[in-house]
Amino acid sequence: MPVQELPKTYEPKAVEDKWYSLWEKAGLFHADADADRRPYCIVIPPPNVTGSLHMGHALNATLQDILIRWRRMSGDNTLWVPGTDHAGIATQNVVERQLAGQNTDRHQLGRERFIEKVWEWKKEYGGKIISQLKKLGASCDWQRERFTMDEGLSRAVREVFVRLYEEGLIYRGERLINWCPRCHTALSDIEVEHEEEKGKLYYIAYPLSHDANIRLTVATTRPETMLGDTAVAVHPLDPRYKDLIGRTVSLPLTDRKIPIIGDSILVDLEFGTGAVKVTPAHDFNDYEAGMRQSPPLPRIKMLDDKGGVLSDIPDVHADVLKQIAGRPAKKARGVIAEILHKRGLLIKTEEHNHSIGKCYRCKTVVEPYLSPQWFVKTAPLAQPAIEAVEKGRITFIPRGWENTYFEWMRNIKDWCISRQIWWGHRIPAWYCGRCGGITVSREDVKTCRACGGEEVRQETDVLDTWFSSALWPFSTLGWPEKTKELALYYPTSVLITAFDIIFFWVARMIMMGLHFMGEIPFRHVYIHAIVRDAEGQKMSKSKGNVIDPLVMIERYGADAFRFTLAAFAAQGRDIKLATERIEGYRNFANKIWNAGRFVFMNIENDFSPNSKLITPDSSLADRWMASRLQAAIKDVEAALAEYRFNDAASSLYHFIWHEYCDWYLELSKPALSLGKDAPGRKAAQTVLVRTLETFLRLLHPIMPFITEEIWQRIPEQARGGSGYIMASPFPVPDDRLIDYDAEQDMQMVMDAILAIRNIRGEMNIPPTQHVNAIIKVEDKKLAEHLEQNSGYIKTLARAKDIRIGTDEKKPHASATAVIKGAELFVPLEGLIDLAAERDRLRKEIARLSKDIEMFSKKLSNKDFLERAPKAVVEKDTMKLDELKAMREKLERNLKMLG
RNA sequence: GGGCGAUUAGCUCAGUGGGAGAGCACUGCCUUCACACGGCAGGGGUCGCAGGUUCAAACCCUGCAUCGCCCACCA
Repeated sequence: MPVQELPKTYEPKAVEDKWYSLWEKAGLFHADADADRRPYCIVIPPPNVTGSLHMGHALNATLQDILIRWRRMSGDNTLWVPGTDHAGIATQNVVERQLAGQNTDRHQLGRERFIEKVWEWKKEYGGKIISQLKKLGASCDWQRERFTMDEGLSRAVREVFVRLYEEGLIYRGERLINWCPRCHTALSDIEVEHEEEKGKLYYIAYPLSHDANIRLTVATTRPETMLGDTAVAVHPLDPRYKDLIGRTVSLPLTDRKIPIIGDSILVDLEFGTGAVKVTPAHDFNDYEAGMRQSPPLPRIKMLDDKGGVLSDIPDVHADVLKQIAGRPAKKARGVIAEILHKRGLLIKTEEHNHSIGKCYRCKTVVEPYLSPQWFVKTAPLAQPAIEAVEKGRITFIPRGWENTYFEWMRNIKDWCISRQIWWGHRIPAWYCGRCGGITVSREDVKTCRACGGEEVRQETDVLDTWFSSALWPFSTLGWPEKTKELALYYPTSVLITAFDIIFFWVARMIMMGLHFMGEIPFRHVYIHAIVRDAEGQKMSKSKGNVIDPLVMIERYGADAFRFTLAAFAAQGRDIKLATERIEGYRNFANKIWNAGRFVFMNIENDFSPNSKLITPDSSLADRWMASRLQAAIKDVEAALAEYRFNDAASSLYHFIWHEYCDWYLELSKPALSLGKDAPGRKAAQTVLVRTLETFLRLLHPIMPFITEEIWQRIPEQARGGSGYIMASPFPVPDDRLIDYDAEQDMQMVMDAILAIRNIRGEMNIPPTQHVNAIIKVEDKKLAEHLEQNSGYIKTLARAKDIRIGTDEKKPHASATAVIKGAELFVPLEGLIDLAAERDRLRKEIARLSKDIEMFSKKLSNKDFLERAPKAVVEKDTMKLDELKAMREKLERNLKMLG
């Protein structure tokens, strides 16, 4: 397309899909495990198959893609392993809802048929998030895409389970666990979210067995659970009650006599009445207290697995049971309170806030529930995992998260890994119907290992979803097979994730990786923020505040969206995303696009640049630009190496917009308008096109699409090849091009230009109106230098005539500016309103006086002069002199204006 | 109860001991031949509050306030 026909605004939609499919077809995402280059590997935190791309995924994937693209261009053998998680409970819930819509449920279908249904669902909808990642530009190796329930990973899961079992690190036992009555399954501790809720504290009288006139008052938030009480606890040192220890109370509404026990851990002397009802089957603290007694307290279950009151609780009066059997606990609470009230046993109630545990998947209130479950014994696994971080073999970025990690790991509890659902890795354990023995095996078994009996039935529970995710860094690379991928890419280079799954996932990967691979799973853990909306609210469908990444990509382009996320990555915890910000970076993309158009308009289609970026024909501006480019390369490289994504983004933004576009494109115009064969023109064209080409490569990791689109339009000779920018080398700074003299000289010219522009702006001189300028310089060398480059000043400051010399005089009625080593005058007569200018000067002088006073004070401080570093004192002294000089000049100015 | 983080311009946020910054928004001038998704210039801040350390504090220390998050068994 001829340059003239390139649209004036960049249109992302027209190019993004095109380049993505070309890259993919060219195999640029695929890693070659045989290649002999430094490996660099990231495994994606596998999104749930049920998920669709939200802001968190977008940020997460963008940061990974930036690193992967950067390392790939830098020559590493990069592998980014993608995949999805089967998300046990979440996925089962989704499919169950679907079934409900068809007026059926999983029990009608049966286990096998239901699992088939889930697989069908996965086949139809599970790929959604993958295609969305592609929209974002993610350069994952799709040929290596994995799923936590695919064949290889399932084998890894069984291998790990069996080995841990054989090592005694997995055990089965009846314990009090968190139970979601709605999902109908056990949950691990961290799958329970606690929320503060308003409730009531009920004071209930328990009559002593030997004398019903003496009543012990207990306080509870859950009076209904008294039906499962098997003791009342008091503090052993409590003078009010200590003599009662060993006696019994008659539990109201039942025929049960329960002991009064002493327990200093359970009972807080300050709280309530100092007497606590103990319900070991329905409360974690009570369970522990029960275990502390010898013999342990009996556990009486009073709720079923749906959270309803049992109809056959031992000892409970039939008339009471009749009123509450089968009703949910919360309903039963009111009924029991009412009955107690009628019988005069409810002393009082108080308002009371307490935290309630809820299922992290469905927000249903969880119940402590006594049931047989499988557990991982975590303490022996945690120890090496703690050491790996302590000794710095694994580093968290930012470092502060290591404390969070240590805190949890040092207090880790055994991990309940069994779930009473159907979708997931079924636990590879078989129970013998004859001898009751358990056979745990890698292969399905037909006979009991203990007695040889053939009545074996496999455990119906499946494993916690996070069990398989814990193996992700090595299972995706082929473990337990000894694959070349595993040998090459493990340990992976970095894990990019959000803080909310440090416990769920990061910690467990470290434990499993160390245990099964004998090596850390990743060297760095980069923890990024959680994305919230502009008000700082967590995005959720119910609040209607969800910003859909795909809508943003559609509206502003994937590049602008990615750049925004990179620019926001600095925040440790939260990102409050504002769409205006994305719009700003959409404008940035457009700016780049038009810089490209400008370059193409000013070079020939077959343009071939000078072999050296800088030649004797190069101008000051050329040398300045070449030098600044090296600085930009260094900045971006350093920022990426330290995961300072926002710094990389802002360096690029500033360099491209404010140095290349604002200054260099303007500075190059005079040279470009020289004759076709002028060497100065060719030199400028060379810098123009090669700087463009270089910063496109520098920007590619963050903005892959627009950089490829523009790069492909650069003449082949100027970009050194016909391939893809994605596969071209990342820029390397060339120290020989760093030219501090040029930077300093250019700064002088820029200062002069800025000074004149400033005067024009202040005086409201319209852009079409040319001005004259007189520059009085300190020495001849400066005069020469400025004279040589006065063309820049004329063009960029719209000056018609410039006089430069050591003995120039300030003309009557002119504005003054002070620049380093020179004074600059712009005659104002005939251009502006002189009276208004006088006012302005007076204001300016007042402001300067204030600053001067401040600096003088500082510089007359003896301590400061003695103890501050010399450079600081010098700098401040110079600053003060400058300020004073400026004030003097303004004062003279004012006089001259009359 | 323990811990972590935040508090800087109207908004969203960078900035960890020596000149208060960016983007957006705002004001003025300009459709000048890359770009009005633009150019040039400008206004705007007691860096949450109070102490302390220091020659020097947005930055270090102490306390407080407000907001947010995480962990924990207060019935």
